[in-house]
Amino acid sequence: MRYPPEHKAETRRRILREAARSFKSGGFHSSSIKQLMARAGLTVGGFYNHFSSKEDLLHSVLDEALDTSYAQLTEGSEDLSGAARVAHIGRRYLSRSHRDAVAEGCPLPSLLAELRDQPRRLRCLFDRYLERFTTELRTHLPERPGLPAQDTALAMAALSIGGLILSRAVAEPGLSDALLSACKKAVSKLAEPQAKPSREGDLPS
Amino acid sequence: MRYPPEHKAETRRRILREAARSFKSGGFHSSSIKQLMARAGLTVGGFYNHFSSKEDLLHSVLDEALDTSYAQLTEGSEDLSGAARVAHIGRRYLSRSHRDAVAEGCPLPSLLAELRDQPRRLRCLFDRYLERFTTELRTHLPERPGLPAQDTALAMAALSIGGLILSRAVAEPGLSDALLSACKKAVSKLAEPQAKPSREGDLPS
DNA sequence: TGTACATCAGTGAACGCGCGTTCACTGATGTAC
DNA sequence: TGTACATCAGTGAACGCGCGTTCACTGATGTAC
Repeated sequence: MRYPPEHKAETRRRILREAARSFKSGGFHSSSIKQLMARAGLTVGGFYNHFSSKEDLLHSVLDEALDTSYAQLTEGSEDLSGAARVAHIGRRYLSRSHRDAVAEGCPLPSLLAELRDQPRRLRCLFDRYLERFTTELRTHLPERPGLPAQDTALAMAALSIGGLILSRAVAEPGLSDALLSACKKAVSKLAEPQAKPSREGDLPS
Repeated sequence: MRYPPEHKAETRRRILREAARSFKSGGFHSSSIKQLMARAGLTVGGFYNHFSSKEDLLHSVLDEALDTSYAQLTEGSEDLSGAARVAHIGRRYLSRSHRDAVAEGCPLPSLLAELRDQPRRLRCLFDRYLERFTTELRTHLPERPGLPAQDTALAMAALSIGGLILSRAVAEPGLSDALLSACKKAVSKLAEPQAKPSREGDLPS
């Protein structure tokens, strides 16, 4: 069955899509190639026509999913800037729909802890993503004494990813919602223009 | 070999200790009972004298490790209160030594993502821990309009756990250190007494 | 004090199972003539 | 236009392996007499 030239590429895309869903849903180790190939309408053996190993698949999935997730994240905030833009991104990431759509959203909450034990090559992907994210975000964040915009951006990444992980792990729906809401407020607090402790005696600039 | 009555309890403690180390190092799914029993100086079969299943072990490990971690976390901050206490706890949690001592520290960065797929009984353990943590912490946090102390406490949990996960996943040591440092600053920022945006026109209370 | 016995923590082989990967094979298609 | 052939995406059985769990067994110890 020699298919037209674009056929293989389309199959690869289908495998990638199902792999991303599977990795996001159950993590890397708990996902099986056989199952994810079946979900893509294929059998195990064919997998190695497209990827050299399960790890190779993870690399491709991460590479693509981070791009996709980044695009989804910033979508609709093009016209905003400053604190409004940051708050918009935070609201999107820490939304209940993102929390509930485990298989569709950002791959990091599910994969980050497992990334720790992956080869350097894979972790570098995340480094680059994080640097891209903070570089973009910092231009919309205030420079504060003791808390530069770059640091605020890094902390916001930790706060958002951590918040999503926590909200998914918790058993009580009310606590889960409270976590999301609290993290969103904290994101806004960190993004708000120059503020100062009222007891320090500084004057507003 | 009928041992003295305290012998079994001591063996159980040894298994729990090695299980905690193993779960923290490699996560739940990637840890094997055979290996962790070997590290405790025992063989597989004996495991079921102490625990009814691997999941039962996870329950016991989490229950104990959360207590231990909480004690370690707050240790040394008894004499502090308010922002100083909160910052002290954050500095401890987000320290480089905690990041590097994967097998010894808080179990949450390694296990939280996997907790999502565990039975409710297990996730409730985390709920209770989180509630205990925030209840304790909120008494040392400022009440702010739009950001109650309880919300700040929840956000700080997300920020701290997320920050540790990120700092462990990243490939570049410099970026990892920058993450820890940024999150510590953000914790302090969130903990600092009543501050207000300078452009809102509010007066200090 | 000495001996027979019951207990039960711990052993290690065996169970069925699913994993990642390999490989000989299939057969629909594009190409060469 | 018709036919023989090469290609190669996809198949599915087989590989060795490690998993969680079970179970018949061992043997050091405390207890009963």
